[in-house]
Amino acid sequence: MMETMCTPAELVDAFRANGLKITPQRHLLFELLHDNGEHPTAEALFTAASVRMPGISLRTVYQTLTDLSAMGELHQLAFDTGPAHFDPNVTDHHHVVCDVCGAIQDVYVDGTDHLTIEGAPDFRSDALSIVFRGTCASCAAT
Amino acid sequence: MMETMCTPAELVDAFRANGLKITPQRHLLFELLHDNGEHPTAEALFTAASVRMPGISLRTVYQTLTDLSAMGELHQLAFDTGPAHFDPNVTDHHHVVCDVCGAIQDVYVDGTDHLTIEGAPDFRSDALSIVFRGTCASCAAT
DNA sequence: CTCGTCGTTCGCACGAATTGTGAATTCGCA
DNA sequence: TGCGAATTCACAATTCGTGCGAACGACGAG
Repeated sequence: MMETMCTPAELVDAFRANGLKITPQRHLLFELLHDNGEHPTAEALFTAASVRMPGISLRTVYQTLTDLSAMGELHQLAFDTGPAHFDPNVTDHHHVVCDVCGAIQDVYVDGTDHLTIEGAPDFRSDALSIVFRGTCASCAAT
Repeated sequence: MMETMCTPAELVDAFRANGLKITPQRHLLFELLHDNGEHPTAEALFTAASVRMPGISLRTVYQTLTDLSAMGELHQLAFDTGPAHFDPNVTDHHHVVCDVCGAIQDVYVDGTDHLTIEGAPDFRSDALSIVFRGTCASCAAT
């Protein structure tokens, strides 16, 4: 299985490399994000973090998520209105979103190299994000 | 040139068909949206509407945009944090977003039929949205 | 190990974007 | 024209996120 999420140790190194310090709060968040495919919101991470570290501030969660985003170790996702979702998977991938239950899932998409754009001459595309909306397997089963 | 935006007259019919009334405020917004490729925010539409109808309420703009979205005559776009953008083009298309100037442009994409999804078995995809991020022609020219 | 220096935490207040509420108004059918 | 239901709009509330600053704590130098 491909390694997709940064390990806490790697994030520690990345923070140190940027002159940032390692605090227990940050380390806890690194652990909560590691191999986390749930695309949590800041609130969700705050709730999870509060279990193991009561008193941690929502402000600190936002701060750390912002720092991780700034150094490219985390992607911030805005599918619609509502809170942002955070994705520790920084490999080249895309998302499916279930319109019924709202679940977000990482997917790998083949064929993107053959997409052709009509209507924006001379636009230099650096990145591509694809979102599939529909119904997930478990919601379709009901 | 393909007709991509609903005409005010069509929107009037759509509203009537749904039991909604036609007010001067709504009619003005229909006109402002017709053939509008600027992907305006609610605030931008409010500003534009205020020129021709001083006193119109931002609340009414939101209300009308929500109604249009609900009946599928308008798409609501959330590219990142910040205000939602509204797209009166309801044909099957996608978007390019310039990271420099923030401009949003409609594009038509070929090859989407050949995309294959790995990682979400049995997900039934109803809709697809693709966003290309990069640099637009005019920003690249600087 | 101790110290001093920044970076960090976190409560609070603020800000932006959007929605709830309800009284006054107005559309549109009869 | 008149009635009833939909609409407008000001105001307040909500949601999500950020600015600020005092107290705290990580960590390299000595």
